[in-house]
Amino acid sequence: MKDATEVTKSKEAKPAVRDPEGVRRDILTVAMEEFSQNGLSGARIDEIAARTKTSKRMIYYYFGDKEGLYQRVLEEAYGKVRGGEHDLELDGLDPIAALDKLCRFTFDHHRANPDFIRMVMVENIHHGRHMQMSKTIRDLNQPAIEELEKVLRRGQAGGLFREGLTPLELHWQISALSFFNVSNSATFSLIFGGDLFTDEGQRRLSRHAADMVLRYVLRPDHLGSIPTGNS
Amino acid sequence: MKDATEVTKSKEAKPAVRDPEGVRRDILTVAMEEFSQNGLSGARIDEIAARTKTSKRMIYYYFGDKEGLYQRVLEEAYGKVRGGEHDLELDGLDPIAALDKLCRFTFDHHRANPDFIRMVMVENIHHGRHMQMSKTIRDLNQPAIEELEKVLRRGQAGGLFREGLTPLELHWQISALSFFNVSNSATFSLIFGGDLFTDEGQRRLSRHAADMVLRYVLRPDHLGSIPTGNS
DNA sequence: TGCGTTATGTACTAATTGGTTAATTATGGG
DNA sequence: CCCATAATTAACCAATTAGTACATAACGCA
Repeated sequence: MKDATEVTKSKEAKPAVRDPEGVRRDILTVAMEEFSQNGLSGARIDEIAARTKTSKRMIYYYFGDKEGLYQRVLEEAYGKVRGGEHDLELDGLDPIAALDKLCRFTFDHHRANPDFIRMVMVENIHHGRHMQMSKTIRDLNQPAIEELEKVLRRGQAGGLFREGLTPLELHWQISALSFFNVSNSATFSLIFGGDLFTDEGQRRLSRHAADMVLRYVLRPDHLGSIPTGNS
Repeated sequence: MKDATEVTKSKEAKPAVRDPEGVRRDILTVAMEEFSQNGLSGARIDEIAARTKTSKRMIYYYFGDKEGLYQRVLEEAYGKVRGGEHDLELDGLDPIAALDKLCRFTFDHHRANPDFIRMVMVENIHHGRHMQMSKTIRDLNQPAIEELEKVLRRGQAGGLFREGLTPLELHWQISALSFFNVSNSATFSLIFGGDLFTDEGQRRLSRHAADMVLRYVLRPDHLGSIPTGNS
């Protein structure tokens, strides 16, 4: 059972006896789990080291100190969930369908990446102190706004969407619904029961979140065009 | 400057030389700041003790251990923000105005209590592990749902609101918008700039959040009745 | 006024934990 | 084949930090 996960047999790329990049990735992967699970101060370097194929010394060799590792993990987290929006090819869809698709994608994508969500939660607890420098992260989120802006413009040009809407605020709203769903599921379900977090409940929430955004955006005379959600 | 905050002069209730309840409250207050600022594992008992008028020994005397203190602080946080909804006297308003008021209240209330928000964030990082027992917390949130349910029923009875809406889901949506606004302000403003978090930006968000909920709830033929928001 | 109980101050400890020192081995270029 | 450099190992350390032992002082009640 233990040998099943060994990479010994792979001779395709790495010599196995020394594999710096593999070690780096190994550390990052384990560290992401540890940090997202326990926070910055809750995470234990020894624990990370133990669950790695390598040793504690290597962590410091590659990442300097705990904060350095945390920062790289944070960047990694943002990087892992980037893009996606662009692959949706929203341009091919009518604005309503496009916005609907974008909302559902965002909702589901957040849901599929709880580790990322937790890293962002942790970082917010720290007032975003470790993000101030990394320009990388800033750049990664720009596409989301741009896609949204294009859809919005098209919808407004076609007389479907209301005027006076801004992409940033809309992104904020979509993010709020999608993020909260994951970030607060523990306390929310403890207080109100877990009905909203079953598969069926989540499907409903996803549909209704998109529904909410569309009803917010659409001109009243086009409310009839809202997708049913059973697609 | 230091004497200004002393309670020495008050002879109304407590003897000042020994004041168990005051000491308890002092500890809880400081601990709330420390925990909400640094999380459970990031918080330092010594730091809490130092910023208290009393000593570390007292913390253990009254709260047993770190987790015990954290748990009491968490309960305290929920208790401090409870109620409120009931004082809004929504029954006296028409359903649309009532829902609008409830949304804005929730939004502003969250915004006014960042320490509470942060405690909930921290607790979610810990998967709500420390909340499982305290029935108190569960009870505190029931009123919010009940108020919402009453408004919803009235709106539906009057043919203003759509059918098929549930109070719980609506509460989830309102909470999501209100909570995210505070919880993620650090990372969000670092990525997208602080425009949404100026006084003016927050007024707009509050208005638009309520707007969003109303547009979601209202039957299309009543969308004209949405409050302007300049009340 | 005496006395059990509650509250508090001082000093200490045991364990955890982030980080390091120094020696060793592989690697790849000349 | 040699050697500078990158990668890795193993043992070690100093500081932090949650938690305690013990003595003692105030309280309130009889």
